[in-house]
Amino acid sequence: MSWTKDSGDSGDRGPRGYHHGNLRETLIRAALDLIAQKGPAGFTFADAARWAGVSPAAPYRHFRDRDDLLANVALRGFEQFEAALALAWADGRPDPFTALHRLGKAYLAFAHAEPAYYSAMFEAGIPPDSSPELRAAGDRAFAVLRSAAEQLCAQIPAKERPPVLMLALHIWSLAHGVASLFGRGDAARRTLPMSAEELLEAGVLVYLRGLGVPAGETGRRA
Amino acid sequence: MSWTKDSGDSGDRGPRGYHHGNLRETLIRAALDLIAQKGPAGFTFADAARWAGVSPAAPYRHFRDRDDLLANVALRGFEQFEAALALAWADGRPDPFTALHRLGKAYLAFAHAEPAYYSAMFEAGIPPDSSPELRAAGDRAFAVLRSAAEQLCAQIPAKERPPVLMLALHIWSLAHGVASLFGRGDAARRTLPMSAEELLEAGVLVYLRGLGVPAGETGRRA
DNA sequence: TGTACATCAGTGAACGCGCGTTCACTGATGTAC
DNA sequence: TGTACATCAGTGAACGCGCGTTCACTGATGTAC
Repeated sequence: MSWTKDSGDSGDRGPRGYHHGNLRETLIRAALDLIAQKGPAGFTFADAARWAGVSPAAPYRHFRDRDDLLANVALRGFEQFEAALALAWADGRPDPFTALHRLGKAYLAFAHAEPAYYSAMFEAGIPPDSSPELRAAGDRAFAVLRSAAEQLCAQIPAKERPPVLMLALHIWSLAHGVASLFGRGDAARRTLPMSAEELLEAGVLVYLRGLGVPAGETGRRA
Repeated sequence: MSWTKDSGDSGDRGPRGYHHGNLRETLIRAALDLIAQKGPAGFTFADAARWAGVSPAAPYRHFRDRDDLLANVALRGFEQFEAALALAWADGRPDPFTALHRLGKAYLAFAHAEPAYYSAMFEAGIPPDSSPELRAAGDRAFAVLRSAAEQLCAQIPAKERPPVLMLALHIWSLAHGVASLFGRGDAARRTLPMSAEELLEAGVLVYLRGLGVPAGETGRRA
């Protein structure tokens, strides 16, 4: 059967006969693929069905409508994003600065490698609290940044210590700004005389210095 | 004539008779209005015509297609953005710090007051160099940030002075990050325990301190 | 182990709708003389 | 100042198309006994 065909990565469409067996998954992949090709606006419910090799009515067994599908793509995106960030942060080992460095790179790598996820998460116009699950998944991803901010804060003498939340939001904003202006993997990327990674890395270093984070430890990455 | 009028948003459709007289303008306003309501994906060429009170064929006299119209909206957006930023920056008077403070507020104010422009400019998926005019307009807007960065750099002792471009890009990234995550005027905004202005302001201050900008002058805004 | 039945996850045909686009047209405006 | 003509900027009808959605249906799977 033809839906075995492949997008480069799966085998997860291995159905036999009448039942697809994994249509929900496949539709999410379809949406990703189509978003990557044409932007979040550029795919339709019918498109996704066609991509999955299934009748146009089939998706309704799994998603209420196009927005529901999109929201699920975003949800999935946040989960993967969280996993990638958590892996990179690794609880701040061996030290918070090395770990933060990895975290920043992981942030940009995700935006670059998965522009479809990234734009579903942040640019498709899905309100972050359109569903509790979506909101929760977004919060969990942010929690990784927040716990990084906590450990960083702990390096700063108590009396000069800034609010953790503020630090986390600044890092998120900077990373998001760099990612969405210069780091995306699609045509809307602006070009630069340096890499997005370098830009973000340098920005974070300056910012941390401004915060009074002991400079010594960060030296080795200069 | 009534269509001369601007953003208050209604009286500008006052054609008399057969010729509309200002259809190009009106279609751009229509697009803005519709984007504001339903996002950049949520409007159609026919919609815009209807909004303008004109037959569905009329827009073709002014724009090749929907994307052409969108690109013109973005172009217009960059022009207004540049004007707003330049006004706020005011050549760095009375001093670069005060002016930078105003610049940041103006950036966010624009994103908040004109989410439709902002998303056409940065999120609609129009490649920045889809036309030379668009690219040029974007560059002119960025030039304001860049000249702010220049004056800021001049405050720093020559031997520690960072590259101007880098400084400008950091400020842009941070501002864009804050604006698009927390500062937009529509439903996709994430809520915060502080204002977007405060967040950006604080971030820029920390960043400048990290750069070694003489701290004294910035004190009065703390 | 076999059979009956409920449920799940698809089909495929059909529909109404609005979109993008084209066409020949026409009313209004500007310009030459 | 008046008239003829060219050009501009709209009309409105028409078209083919693909989308979203619904419906009664049916093949496959799981479960009770």
